[in-house]
Amino acid sequence: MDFIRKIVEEDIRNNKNEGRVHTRFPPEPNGWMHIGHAMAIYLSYSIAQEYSGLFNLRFDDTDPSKESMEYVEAIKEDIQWLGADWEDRLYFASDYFEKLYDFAVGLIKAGKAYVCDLNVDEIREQRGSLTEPGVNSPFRDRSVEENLDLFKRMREGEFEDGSRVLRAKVDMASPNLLMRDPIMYRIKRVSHYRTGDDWIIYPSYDYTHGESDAIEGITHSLCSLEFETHRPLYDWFVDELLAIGKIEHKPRQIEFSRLNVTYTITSKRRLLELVDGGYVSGWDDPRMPILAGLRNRGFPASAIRMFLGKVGVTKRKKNIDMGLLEACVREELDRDANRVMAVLNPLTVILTNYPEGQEEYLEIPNHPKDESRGTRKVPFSKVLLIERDDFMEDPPKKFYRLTLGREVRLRNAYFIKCNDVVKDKSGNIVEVHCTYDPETKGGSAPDGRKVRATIHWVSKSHALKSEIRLYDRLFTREDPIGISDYNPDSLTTITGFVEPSVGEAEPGTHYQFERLGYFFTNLQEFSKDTIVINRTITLRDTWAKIKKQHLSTRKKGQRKQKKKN
RNA sequence: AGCCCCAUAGUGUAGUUUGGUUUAGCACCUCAGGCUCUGAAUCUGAUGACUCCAGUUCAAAUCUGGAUGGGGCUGCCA
Repeated sequence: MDFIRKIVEEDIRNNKNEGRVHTRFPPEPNGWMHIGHAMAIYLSYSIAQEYSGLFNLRFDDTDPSKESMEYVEAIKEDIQWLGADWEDRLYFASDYFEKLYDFAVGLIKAGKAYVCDLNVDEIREQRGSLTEPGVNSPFRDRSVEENLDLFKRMREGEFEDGSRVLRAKVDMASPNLLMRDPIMYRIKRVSHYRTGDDWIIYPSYDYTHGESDAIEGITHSLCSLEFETHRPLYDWFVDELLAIGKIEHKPRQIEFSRLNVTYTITSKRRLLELVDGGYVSGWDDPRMPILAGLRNRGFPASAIRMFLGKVGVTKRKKNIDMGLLEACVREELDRDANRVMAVLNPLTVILTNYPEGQEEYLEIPNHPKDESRGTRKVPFSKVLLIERDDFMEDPPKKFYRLTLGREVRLRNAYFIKCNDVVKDKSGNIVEVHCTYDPETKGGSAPDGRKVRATIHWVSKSHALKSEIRLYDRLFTREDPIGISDYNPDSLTTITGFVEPSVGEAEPGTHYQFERLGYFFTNLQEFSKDTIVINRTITLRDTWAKIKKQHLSTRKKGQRKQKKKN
């Protein structure tokens, strides 16, 4: 059990908050949710679930300059997709503006806040530094009446943007810079996407966040480590407001470390460069570490949840293997994806002893480990397509697949034996001629003879031509900086041939293309007539490893040879 | 430089609160092998860690102090 759950359990045991558990996720609607946010969302949601508590979604929309309703809708969709449910508790900090204003007035009356006429630069100068204390603002000791009057006039629009702010009167000598009379309100003549032009002063994050939590009765306010230094300020506001009776509940902020994944960046600025530079099709490109991107790629939400569960919750800096996320995706899809056959890089196979013009429909199980998923009919005929990689004229030692004179199995069909290779003028193999053994229908020989390999196939005349988008990792480096580490091979679009049953699928269907990987019918572009399919992820490929090892040992051998010479 | 946070195999994490029951557990990765109508899945096995120093104690990954290493903090962003 992680440290946050331990705190929650102890609070329940002590009957703190009357034993209630209430969490929230507080995004600012100014950008796309990424895999890191998924952790925050799912942690808060699942803790509420586990302890029979409640989970709120609250948009922290206190800076109108970059927020919009489009982001609100997109974020809601992402959270829903992830499986976190806020039920009817959708809130906006902007709904609390009037209340927050009233709280601020209370703080002024209590002598805990003042209007400061210093400009941005002056405030920065007077804040001091990491080692030196700040100096008090000359406006720090204004009378309550003057502060009240000025604050009211700030709201009414009497002053220019940036000319005055409301500050909390905390401690200009605090070693925590955030406690040096932080800004509570600034004047900003910008229309808000929800409150329009009702306000020209907007509350800051530090002032808004804990108060919104208190208003909603949040018990455990979970956030990432960068807010750790904000906690004393969070507590200060809550305590002062508690003292003057403006609120009656004290939430507790707890910080955990952010999620970083190898081969990935979540920096908005750097991701934007990829979008702007046309390296990806948009923020929701299937290669992006953005939730909408992962969804388009075909990563199941359940895999992301599993991943999050395995990663855990601590305060240590994390750097998690992309391989772990990929392993989760494979695990979920292995269980959930129906199997079909598709050929991505075709080579024509002619069954010389199969009757011309004949076709038959083979009944093939949709999932080898799950009979309840039923079967489908797959057409078989004289002319087939197999994967070009599955035939080698001059095979290396451990290559078990088709080659001249060798017998292999066509998956769920017949044994075939290769007798002949047909080449064009430049020596490229254009087709291979095989004979099939009618006795081996279904895939096994009555005489008990074995084959070493099984390869997949489609019937050439029945197969559906389709656009296949082969996605790979966005970056070439484990710790990418940005555009300079862009993987040019992260997307390859090819024409592939899929068995006819795929044409009947809905957009957003997961498949395993046997021996190739997990694929996903494109959510936006797939239809019966234009088949567009994303490769979500390849299968684990031990053969590729063997090949690599061979290559490297051969190179080493060559080097040794050279040395001898 | 001041303040705050963190420290277990390649990676992530359990164990630390309440010291012994741990030859430090699990997962991913890696390697070897078994099985196989997917070179997939699955199964078996292997390699591999308590940052350091000092103290307390019969006993320290666990408690104390210090050091070292890593991270955060000087927006009228969140």
